[in-house]
Amino acid sequence: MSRSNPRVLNTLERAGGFASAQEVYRLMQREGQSIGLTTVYRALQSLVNDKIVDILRREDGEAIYRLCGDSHHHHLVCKGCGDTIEIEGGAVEKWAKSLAEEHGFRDVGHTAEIFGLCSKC
Amino acid sequence: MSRSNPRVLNTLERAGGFASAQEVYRLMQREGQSIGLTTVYRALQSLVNDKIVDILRREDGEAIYRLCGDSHHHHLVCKGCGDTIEIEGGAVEKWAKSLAEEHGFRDVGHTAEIFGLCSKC
DNA sequence: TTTGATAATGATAATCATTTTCATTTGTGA
DNA sequence: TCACAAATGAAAATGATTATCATTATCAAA
Repeated sequence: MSRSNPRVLNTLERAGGFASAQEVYRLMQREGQSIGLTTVYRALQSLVNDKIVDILRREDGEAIYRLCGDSHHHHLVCKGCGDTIEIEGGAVEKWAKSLAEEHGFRDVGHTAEIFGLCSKC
Repeated sequence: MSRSNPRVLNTLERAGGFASAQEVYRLMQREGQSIGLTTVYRALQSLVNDKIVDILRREDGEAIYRLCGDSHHHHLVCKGCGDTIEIEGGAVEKWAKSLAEEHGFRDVGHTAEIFGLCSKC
């Protein structure tokens, strides 16, 4: 029962591999594709199950879906102006991996974001 | 206009310094304290502004408030059974600090969570 | 003490993402 | 063609959060 609707996956790809369910839905609507919001949610959930996309959270709690295989990176976010800088997370990758192993976890992912005030704010 | 209601702060402390707004509210209700949900949200928001608490997100997107000054730690969460292990994040602290400095950020915080399947799941 | 301005409170309604329900449609094999 | 399971999507339900707005508490000045 793979509900990984290819049109949804395709839209997520074209959205830069990083979008919320609502955004994917609105984008497909705008393009004239006929699809229901429910199906978008189901397709994304299915893609998550199949480990084709990751799920993260925006600051306001909205879920955003990230295509796996996208170059994995983290964010440095300014609490003042909202500016976001993509950063590498080498140290974090190693940290997450070694700790997970240490506790016998498998199939491991992680999130890591840094926030503060940028020099302008 | 400090709305940092001391009863809310006190309740958050007694909840282990780590709870959602709804939980703080329910706890106060159960204890017979008379308070409105709105006030709980406002008080927590105010505490965030005053940098007395941090705000993070549960996996389901619900906001949880963490008392600053609590011994800072991270979580290793099992996606299967929800089990959570508190872990040290030395490597992450350094990573966050050095990257923030590098980009001229100040007043810096961070989140980092690891999730996977524990040995039982 | 009375008055008045201002801030705090909380019940209620509105918002918004997400999930559930359920009837309908589609695909597929017999 | 028929039957049946899977997929779809409209509409309603859910649940956290936020906005409204009338009421109440505070407190300084008259």
